[in-house]
Amino acid sequence: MEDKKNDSHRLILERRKKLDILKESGNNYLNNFSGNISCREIKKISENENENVIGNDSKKFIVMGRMMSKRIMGRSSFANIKDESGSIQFYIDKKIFSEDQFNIFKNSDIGDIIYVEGHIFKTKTEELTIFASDFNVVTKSLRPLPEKFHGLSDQETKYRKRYLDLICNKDSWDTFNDRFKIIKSVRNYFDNKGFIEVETPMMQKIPGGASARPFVTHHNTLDIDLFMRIAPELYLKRLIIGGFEKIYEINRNFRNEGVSSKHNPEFTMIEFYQTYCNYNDMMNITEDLLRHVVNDVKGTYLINYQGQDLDFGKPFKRITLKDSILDYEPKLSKADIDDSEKITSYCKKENIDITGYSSLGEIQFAIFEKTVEPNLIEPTFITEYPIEVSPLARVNNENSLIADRFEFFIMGKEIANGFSELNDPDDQRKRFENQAALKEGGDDEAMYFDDDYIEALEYGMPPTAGEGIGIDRLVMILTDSPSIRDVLLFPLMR
RNA sequence: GGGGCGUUAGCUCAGCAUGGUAGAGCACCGGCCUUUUAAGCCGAGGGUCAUAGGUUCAAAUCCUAUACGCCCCA
Repeated sequence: MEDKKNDSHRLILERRKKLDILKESGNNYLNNFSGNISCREIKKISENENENVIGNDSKKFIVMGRMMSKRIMGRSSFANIKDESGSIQFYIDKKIFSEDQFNIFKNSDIGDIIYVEGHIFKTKTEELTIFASDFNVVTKSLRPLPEKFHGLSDQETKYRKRYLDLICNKDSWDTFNDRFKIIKSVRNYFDNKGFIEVETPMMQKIPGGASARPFVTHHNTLDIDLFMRIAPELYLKRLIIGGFEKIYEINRNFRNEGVSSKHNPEFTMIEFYQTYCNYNDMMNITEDLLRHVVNDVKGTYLINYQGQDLDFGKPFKRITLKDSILDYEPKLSKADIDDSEKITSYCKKENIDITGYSSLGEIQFAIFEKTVEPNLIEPTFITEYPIEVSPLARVNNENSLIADRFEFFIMGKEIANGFSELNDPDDQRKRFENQAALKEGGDDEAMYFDDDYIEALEYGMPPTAGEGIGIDRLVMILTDSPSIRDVLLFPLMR
């Protein structure tokens, strides 16, 4: 840390000297300038012939932004200014500047926040350029930016100093721009369908709604431990009991688990619930929603992710969990899958870890995760999940071993999970008891028993279906990002 | 948890197999330059080679450990 400061000392000192010069003339950290147009708007206006701005020195513009390049050639100088909308070149003619004015430009550095005033012209090479009649440095940049051509490419620095990544790398800028467009598009979709956006607690006394290890925190004056939520699910369903019929929440969840290119301890999910619906309706909504978002943000249904073409225009595949295993594992027959001896020995042979799993459903799910999940490339719904791995989902009417539930995959990544909600309080109580027993047995991802939630269910929850969609993973797919860290502005770093 | 790769100037990277006084481009500083755009030309400065040990007459380079990161596997 100390060394790093010394290394750049010389470059920083150089810039500090220039800041001192600005200060002497009263020009330090100015706050009385503002622009009257963006770089993009200048280009747009210039294309409109009726505006007659090119070469018209009576039409002056003021642009504020960061200086990104500088080319001094004796009397003539060119430089670029960048704002949120884009960048534009400006030209400075030493002869029309006073000596003081020109010195300010000469002493300016790439990275400085500047003010440029002037009219528009085109250079020999037809580049739209501001002919500067005035220039000032409003905020001195004391540290040199990464190199202009290669930019910032060190992954670690990109994640730790995202502001530099955003300044230097257009791709990163576009990715985050897309991220926020995607979230807005998702919101619009649900708002337009009459859903209400709600908020539920981030800090919970009993963490619920998912199988995961929570983070623990502490409230000082109450002197109680609280958990950061792993899911909002149980609170959202309390709201359904309270009378809301269509709700959604887009917010952060926190799971105390490993960090990888698919996992960050805090991540963003949307959960949505609609009464008098079942899991089939949720699949239809998912398909419609994703088609809407993809087209809204990308302007097409065809996406390429890491070299793989994905078509969101086609109907999404729907297949049961057992059938998917048969599809991808020729070594297992239909009869084998329901034969606990046969699949147990299969798991041993294939190195699938099933320690602690006692039920057929858990083992089937483990096989699915290992042999099928990575192969689900095109958007695919998997249905008919074992009841044992679905403690909050309604049991199927025809088959008490499976839940009215689905998960949704793209490129081998789990994107969404939805089901008809379990609204039978007695059944839910049994499921919680099973989970609590697993927890006793050492499964620290098993759910806590939530008595208060059972009580809420006892007042009667209308038949409801709900779903959660992992926003970060969806953004990864739509922005062609290989790592979740590429779609989180500030991913967790050690 | 296991394996592989990486860490050299502010940034992007060479140098390391075969040990012998630390390199380039950009940026920065000085000079020249009236339409440049990775501007150009001339000159100058800039380094605890991630950290700590070890081997050696001699280590950026070989060995060991640690830290941080990236990828793959569980």
